[in-house]
Amino acid sequence: MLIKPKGTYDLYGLDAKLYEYITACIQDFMEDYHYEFIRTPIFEDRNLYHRSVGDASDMVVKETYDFIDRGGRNITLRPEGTAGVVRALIENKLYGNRNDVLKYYYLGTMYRYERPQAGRYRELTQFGVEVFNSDDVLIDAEVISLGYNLLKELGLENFTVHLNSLGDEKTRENYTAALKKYLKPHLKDLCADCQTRYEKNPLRILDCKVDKDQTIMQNLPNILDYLSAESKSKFNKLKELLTMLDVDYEVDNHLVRGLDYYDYHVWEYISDDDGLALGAGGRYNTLVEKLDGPHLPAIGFGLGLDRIMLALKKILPTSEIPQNVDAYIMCVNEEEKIYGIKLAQDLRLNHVKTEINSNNLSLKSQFKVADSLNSKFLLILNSEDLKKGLINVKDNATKEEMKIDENEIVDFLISNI
RNA sequence: GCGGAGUUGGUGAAGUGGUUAACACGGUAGAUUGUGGCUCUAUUAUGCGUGGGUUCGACUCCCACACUUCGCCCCA
Repeated sequence: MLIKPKGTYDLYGLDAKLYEYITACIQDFMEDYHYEFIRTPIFEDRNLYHRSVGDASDMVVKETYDFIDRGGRNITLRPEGTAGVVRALIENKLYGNRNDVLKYYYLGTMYRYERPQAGRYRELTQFGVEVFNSDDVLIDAEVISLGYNLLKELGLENFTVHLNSLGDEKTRENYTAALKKYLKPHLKDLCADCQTRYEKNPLRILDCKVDKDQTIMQNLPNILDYLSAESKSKFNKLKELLTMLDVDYEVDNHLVRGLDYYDYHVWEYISDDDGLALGAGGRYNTLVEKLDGPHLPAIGFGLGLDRIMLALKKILPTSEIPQNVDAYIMCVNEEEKIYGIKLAQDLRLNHVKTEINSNNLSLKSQFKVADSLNSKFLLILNSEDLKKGLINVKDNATKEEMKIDENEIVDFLISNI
């Protein structure tokens, strides 16, 4: 038997309904915030990710789906959304009017070659927001609260925004140096992973789960002490704004992000139940330049839709989402069926949600199907009545039966559903 | 890439080295000769993740692989 590739999933039934609900909700929500939808390719030139996400990140080094196409091009299936949007911004010169603050959102699948777990797939679905051309802290507050409010709007309650500031490049250099200096004498007490991180990516030692309870870790230098006066005042302003916007946040000076391009404010939406990140983001004021664009400050975040679905399923009532139609057309012989399929089309084109027997079922079975669909009306076709231009209609709530003229059936149903 | 647990019909699942793989839900047909939802009856896995091996005989024991799941790494 053929089976789906590891780490992928099929969406159907209740899960598909949930997905439809989430995407519809997102579209409405983003319209109110006046963000534009942007769609970029699912595969891009491999270099895009090496230059944006960074060669130090495992995501690029060993988790991408890479292939060489028939024309010899080095292609990578996108592992995240930001790089593609930035590339599109630069290539299409969307920044043409330098006064515009550009606000985009995307929704689509990403690909990472990693070990699947619950809510974590090789083909994952992400929603994300990117805003360009404003370094105003008001935008930071808008973007962070947007994600917060969207998660609330979707029905999630138990999550918190974890917030930190990484400052500019200089700040991080200074801080990294201080961190290494502090840790050097304690190196042998850290876990094996952290000893590697010490050389490769020292900042990531901050969110190590193994060593976090050690006293060395409690007394680490605080990155917030290394911020410039300007960064510090921006961070304070941001916190004030978030409080005013009723965003439930907490400062977490151990929060660092795995992707190279982040600077200044970074944050994660963390589920209180399992500590999993539902989404995360940050400012990236230098990425556009690094990818050969103009100097354009930017900020954005991504939400993991798979994890959101998982969290939503836990809190949503487990009862089945009821199927329902307005009318079910019952027919047995050939003449009734042919009449039925035309009637079904007329009703459907008039927005009457209609289903029809199309499977040689006995009349008894058709009643069962109509019940399982919670059909409001049963249209029980029979050849004798059809000859007189009449349709036998049964109101499935009152069980009342009536004969309606075929010329009036559409109007009758429209006014009674 | 590393470690733990699992994989039996459409679904939830029980089970034993030896002829017909329990039970329940769901499906189909009939009792009800074109008006159902209750009840009753019949029927519903030539197969127990895939491929090897041990054995007279394996769904049951052994090995490998695949997939699922939990954790690590990493990340949303």
